[in-house]
Amino acid sequence: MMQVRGEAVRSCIVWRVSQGTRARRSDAERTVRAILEAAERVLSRNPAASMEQIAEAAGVARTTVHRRFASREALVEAMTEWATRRFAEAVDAANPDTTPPLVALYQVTANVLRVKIDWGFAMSRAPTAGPEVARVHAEVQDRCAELFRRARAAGVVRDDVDPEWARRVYYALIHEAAQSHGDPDALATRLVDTLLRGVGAERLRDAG
Amino acid sequence: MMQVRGEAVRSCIVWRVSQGTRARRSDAERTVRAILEAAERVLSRNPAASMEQIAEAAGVARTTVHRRFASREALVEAMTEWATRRFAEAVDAANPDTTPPLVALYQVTANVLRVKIDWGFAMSRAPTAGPEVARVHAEVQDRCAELFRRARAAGVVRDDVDPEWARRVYYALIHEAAQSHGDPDALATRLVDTLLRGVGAERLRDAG
DNA sequence: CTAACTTGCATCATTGGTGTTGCAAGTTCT
DNA sequence: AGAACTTGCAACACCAATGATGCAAGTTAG
Repeated sequence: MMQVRGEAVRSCIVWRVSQGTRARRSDAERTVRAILEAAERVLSRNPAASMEQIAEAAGVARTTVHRRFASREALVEAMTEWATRRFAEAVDAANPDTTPPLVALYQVTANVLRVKIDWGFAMSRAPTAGPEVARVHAEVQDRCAELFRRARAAGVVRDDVDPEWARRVYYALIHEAAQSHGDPDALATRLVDTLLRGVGAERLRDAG
Repeated sequence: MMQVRGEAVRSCIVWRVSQGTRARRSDAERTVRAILEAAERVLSRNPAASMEQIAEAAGVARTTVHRRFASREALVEAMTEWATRRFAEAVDAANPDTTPPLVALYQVTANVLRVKIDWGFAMSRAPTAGPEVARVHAEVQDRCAELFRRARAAGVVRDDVDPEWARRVYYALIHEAAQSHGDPDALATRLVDTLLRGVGAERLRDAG
């Protein structure tokens, strides 16, 4: 489940179409990475930024960006796929299906935060992205739903809470926490605490 | 506090520069409103939509849009100011400073949701907007902080919760709830419940 | 009714971003 | 070292969006 393909980003201009060709040189690989990271940095600040600005942030010429990515759309798609792969890895690494629900919740949260802090823009583009990205996100969403089911069964989550709403709140909190700069583990602790206990005092009925 | 100016949107092309001119005709006023509402509708779906698409959605010619708004930037600014005014009115109407904290929280939430459901895009542009918009949002944020302070004093919110984090969670939940289509009052009820109690069961220690 | 206002349409100018190409200079891999 | 690869640079074509203007036809308000 959740297979991770070993190749680089698919939306990047295709290489090694025939087996007889030499592999891509390592410096080119580094350039691709630099462009992807620069794109994330620049676009997260200004989604309408030009290829020129992205190239400048990556420390390469604009033409180089166009050599590696056929179009602006392809670049964004590549970013999204790259981030999605790291996202899937982050979820996998937490073993959310086999670990006790509460532990899994912490682990997944911390791991995902690590990715989302660095790839916030790319991940926000997921709903607009291609079928492969959509598939992975849908799969993660299913596992998330399953995790909440187990949490409910274990008495960690209340029975009267709509699972879909719980998931949306969880995603919203992750999105919010990812805006912070700080230790992902500490952020995850506070996040899960807020998700489960809220910010209110125990007895609310007497006030108000 | 929180004065609401009676004039139409400031970013709109200026009228009545000299006192001797006749007032803007009512049909023109309706056109401006139609454009603003169309812009919200179109841009919330696609932030990169063209003036052409906005004009089409508003049922007017593209040139008419340009007659009313000097530039695309001016149009977005006008939307933001318009939404910000409704936002401020929504907060004001809830009397968050004088009503008991818990009641105020419900009222503010429901009122703000009503505005945010219709003007989600425009409100999301607030951080990028001009000083007037920034001022209003800062003022609302202050009142929100004060509300949480009172809630804490009343024993509604726990003492160990960082007020700034509480506010951010509150905003995030409003943003999430505004994506829903449904009765704002029902949404507000669920939102406040989640904010204060979370989604977890009472006794968490034994599970996990 | 009439003057003033508003709009649609056709038209044009401008601009910023996108994408391409050829070539010289530099780098990597074998 | 030498072949293959990569990059920067300069130049070019292209296009979609923006913004402006004049005019005829329709609408509003007094």
